[in-house]
Amino acid sequence: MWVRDNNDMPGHLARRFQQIAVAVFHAEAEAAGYDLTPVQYAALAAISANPGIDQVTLAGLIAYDRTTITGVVDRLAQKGLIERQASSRDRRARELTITPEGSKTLEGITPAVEAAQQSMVRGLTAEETDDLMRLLRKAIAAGNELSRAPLRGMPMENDRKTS
Amino acid sequence: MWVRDNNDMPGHLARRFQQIAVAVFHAEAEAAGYDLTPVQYAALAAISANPGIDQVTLAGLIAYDRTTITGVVDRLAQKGLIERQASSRDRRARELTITPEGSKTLEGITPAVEAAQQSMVRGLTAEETDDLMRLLRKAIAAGNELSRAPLRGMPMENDRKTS
DNA sequence: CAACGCTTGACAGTATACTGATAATCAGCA
DNA sequence: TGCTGATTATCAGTATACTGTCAAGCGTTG
Repeated sequence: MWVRDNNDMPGHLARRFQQIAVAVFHAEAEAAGYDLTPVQYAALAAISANPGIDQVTLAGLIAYDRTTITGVVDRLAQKGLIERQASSRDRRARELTITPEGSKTLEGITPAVEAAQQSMVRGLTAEETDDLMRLLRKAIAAGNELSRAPLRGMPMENDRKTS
Repeated sequence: MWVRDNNDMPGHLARRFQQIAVAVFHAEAEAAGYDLTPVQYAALAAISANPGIDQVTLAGLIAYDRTTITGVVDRLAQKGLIERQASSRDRRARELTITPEGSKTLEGITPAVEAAQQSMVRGLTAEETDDLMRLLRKAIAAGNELSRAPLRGMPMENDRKTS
């Protein structure tokens, strides 16, 4: 029976590339003296850029599942990097804000994150890296709605007030 | 503080693309009436192509961690798709073989797997898909040793005997 | 042969991801 | 106002992945 070789399967290559990306991130972060996962870093950065954001909106910004974000936020809060407090406007929602220590961590780990992004494409030229990112963005855009955790932009401020 | 946009981060794009790839696989497999994960499929196919393979070699063939493969093999065996029996030559090793039902499943699910591979790059032309796979292969080759579960080829038969 | 290092498989513990369900709450509408 | 449907956060359960550790078995070497 004929089967496509693993190396011709986009799915296998996707898994493999992600596997390496995570390993590289961990290595760089640890070398810099930080104990943050790639997932936690993305969440922390998004909270820093959007103070008071609720969990569902945060999940949409970085394309996490809403059940996954619960654990990620838990761990960030436990490390003292963020704070979670009930919203006054909507008692269901928790407003997330970064703490001073969170800001310090975010700033300190940024060079390591940058190094990781470059390390995971070490085999490619700058031009090839641009091509790869362009193709990935295009494929992802076409498949965005296929996963349970699609990427969502920030809702317009006007929408919140008006609607 | 400046931070790279998510869409410029290879790591974020890698995670996102893999997320979509897994979702597409599940959707196609379920639509075809099968309950196999992408990881289980790859393991089953590799066992089918290499009867009597041990778990460590199998893990190397598909780039899984050796602790991850334990659970995958457990679930495949529990579903009756493979068999695990002690090796006569090396009592540490378990020889893995596919069962008739496993072969039937593998054959039956193949069209769905093929459909999934095409669906996850639905936004790209055939040429772009080739480019994407080429770039991924190149990046992966350069980073292969960076993860705990690098890809390993089958050991040469001669090596086993001679060594 | 006996001691050593290495390999194979497995386990505990942690961290994503997802499915499906639920309580609490909100918002629109009869 | 009271009902209904949607939304927010959470939980239970399953499946990757990885860290670190361990017992059993293998092979080489002194």
